This record gives sequence, C-alpha cells and structure tokens, in this order.
Amino acid sequence: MERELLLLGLLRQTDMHGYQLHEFIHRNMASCVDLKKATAYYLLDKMTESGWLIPTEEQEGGRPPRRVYQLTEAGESAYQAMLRENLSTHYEARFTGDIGLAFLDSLPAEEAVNLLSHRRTALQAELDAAQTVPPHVGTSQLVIEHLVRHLRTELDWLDEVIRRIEPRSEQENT
Amino acid sequence: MERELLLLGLLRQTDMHGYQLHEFIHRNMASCVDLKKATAYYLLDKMTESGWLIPTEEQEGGRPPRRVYQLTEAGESAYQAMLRENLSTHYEARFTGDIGLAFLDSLPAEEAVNLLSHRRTALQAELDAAQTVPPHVGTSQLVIEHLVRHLRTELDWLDEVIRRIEPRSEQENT
DNA sequence: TTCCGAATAGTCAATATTGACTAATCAATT
DNA sequence: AATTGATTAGTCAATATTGACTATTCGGAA
Repeated sequence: MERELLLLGLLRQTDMHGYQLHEFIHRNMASCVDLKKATAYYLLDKMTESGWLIPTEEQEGGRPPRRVYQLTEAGESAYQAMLRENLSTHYEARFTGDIGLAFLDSLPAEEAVNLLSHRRTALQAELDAAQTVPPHVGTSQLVIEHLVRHLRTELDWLDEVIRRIEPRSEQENT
Repeated sequence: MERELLLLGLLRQTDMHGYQLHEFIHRNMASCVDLKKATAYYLLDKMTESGWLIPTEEQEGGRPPRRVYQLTEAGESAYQAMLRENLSTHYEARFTGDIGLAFLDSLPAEEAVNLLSHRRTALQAELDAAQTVPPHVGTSQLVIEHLVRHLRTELDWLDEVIRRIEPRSEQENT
C-alpha cells in the first residue's frame, strides 16, 4: 500500500508517466522503497481502474508514446487516507540478516567472523555513501537522516556481535 | 532466499512438518521474518522438487495426515551455501514508514504531530514487549538484542522528527 | 453428552512481483 | 554514413505471496 501512496504523492505534485516515476523513485528513494519497473506499471494500471488516475497518451519526438497520469479527486482522497494511515502506524522492521545469525553455531567461529567482516564492509560503505549525499538532491532530508541513524546502530551492533564471537574463536585455537 | 535458509536451518535441527515449522517461526521469529502459512508450504514443495527435502507421510491420532520433511545431502549443501551468503551480505533496510514522512508538508503541522504520536505509541509498545521477553524463550538472544537496539534508535529518531515539526505548529497557532 | 471454540493440517484461486524481453531513438564515435 | 551503446517506454510470462477456505479433532463447560 505504501507504494501506491508514493506514486500518488508524486503524481500529486506533477503529472508524470510510468517510466519517469520509476526513474525518480529508483534514483532518489531507493533507501525506503524498492519498486521495480514492472510493479510500478502494474500499480498504475490498478489505480487507473480504481478511478484514482486518468492517463493521457502523449508523444515526444520520435520516442515511444507514453501515458501521463493525472490524479483524480478520488485519487486525492485515497492519497489523504493512505498518508494518514502511513504516518500513524509503526511498521515492524524485518531483519533478513538475522536469520543467518540464528544459525551461527553451525559454523566455525573463525569463519563466522570472516563472513561478518565482509558484511561489515558493505554496511560501512552504505553508511559512508549515505553520509556523503549532499543536502537537497531529491531525497527528503529526514529520510536520509533516518537512514544514517539506522546504519550507525547496525554498525555498532554488528561490531558487538563480532566481538562476542571472537573469544570463542581463541578458545578453539588453543 | 532467506526464508528457505530458515526452513532448512530448522529442519536441520529436527525433522518437522509444515504446520509445525510455520507455528515455530510465527511464535519465535516474527521479528525477523514474516512467513505466511501458505508461503511456507509453497517453499517446502519447491525445495522438495529441488531435491533438498524428503517428505514422509505421517499420522498422529485422528489428526490430519502430515508431511514430515527431512534434509537431504543436497539440502545440507544448499543450507551451507545460503548461510554463508546470508552472513556475509548486508541487506539494505526498507523503511516503509518513511514514505509518509516525505509528504509531511501536505498536512497541517498539528495533525502530523498527532499522527506521529500514534505511531510513537505503537513503537514504544513494541520496544517494551521486546525488552520484556525473558531470556531463552525460543528466539536467539542476539536477534532480540538487535531488535531492541533498532527500536531504541527508531524511538529517538521519531522524537526528533516530532520535535522538528512542533515549532512550525506553534507559529501557525499564533 | 453435547455443544462450542480453539487447534491442527493443509489447499487453492486470486494478487502481487519480478526478470527478461522488445523496439525504437538519441548521441557519440569511428 | 555506419556502428555502437546508452536511454526511453513499456509488455509479458513465470514466480512468489497471500487471504480465505475446508475439514477434522481435541478439550472443557454447561
């Protein structure tokens, strides 16, 4: 549902076509939504059938024709409702990476540490990238700050996990 | 893929049937995976076709018959590969709740604060619940700690967001 | 003992999501 | 002028995911 909110929210600001919407989201909001192109088109079709959007065929130069979407009044209402719903609810996070941790025992401590160090490198890289984003390049400042805080917490935690494994690794090597 | 890892990891410890697996995950690992019953059965079928599992029909009392799954050697290899993959990669989090924040402007500040306060209550509740889980009730300690750290960060951040909105709200009321 | 609600075990049709593809155009290079 | 590779715009068949349903049984209350 949040993806629909996003599409509506963007269309509310300017009329756009599917390709444009996907491109924008992919470039500027990748940190909070992962919306594949095909899914975007699917949702746009669905919302058009719901009467929330009106498409207008358009052609620019020799480019393929495209459907530019415009919010209807019903679309605006849907947007208002979803926005309130979204702001007022707390979404539980899912930590995909925790599943492996639940099975840490099945690996030798040393290897576990190596694997997690690899994870740590990627995490650090994402943190660096997030901290480097110059203010006002599309993405909301709030959202970037949220990401940074989250990544810092993750890094701290991962370091602690690694620290906790290591002593075992020394025991085994003695 | 992480869901397959989870199922394999559990089956590696004890043979189980679908209902049992789903129940266990639902009760003890809800914080890191959301795996619906129908999906669990679907994955079990798929992994059986991949030759990772061998099902055995079983009957207990007058209960419906059930398929108890057992890991094959191929299943064990798949588990090993997925575990390493999972531990070494950093999964980017998706913050569904950030989408609303990107559109905060479209609401009066006062209402925004109210909505976010509602969110805050739910968040606080989840934090309390997580902190209350007694050690050693199924879920890995690491996973619970991870959740707690994450929720604390979220709470801090949400408070800051609310704080930032409020001044505007006062301006408007003067 | 009979009635009720919860638990057990799973299926299935409907939805949602994705990867892989098409087909044209532009811009730059050779 | 021809080639190439990126960009534009979107489709489609294959997969994955879910909500809603079935049908039985168990335990306890009335």
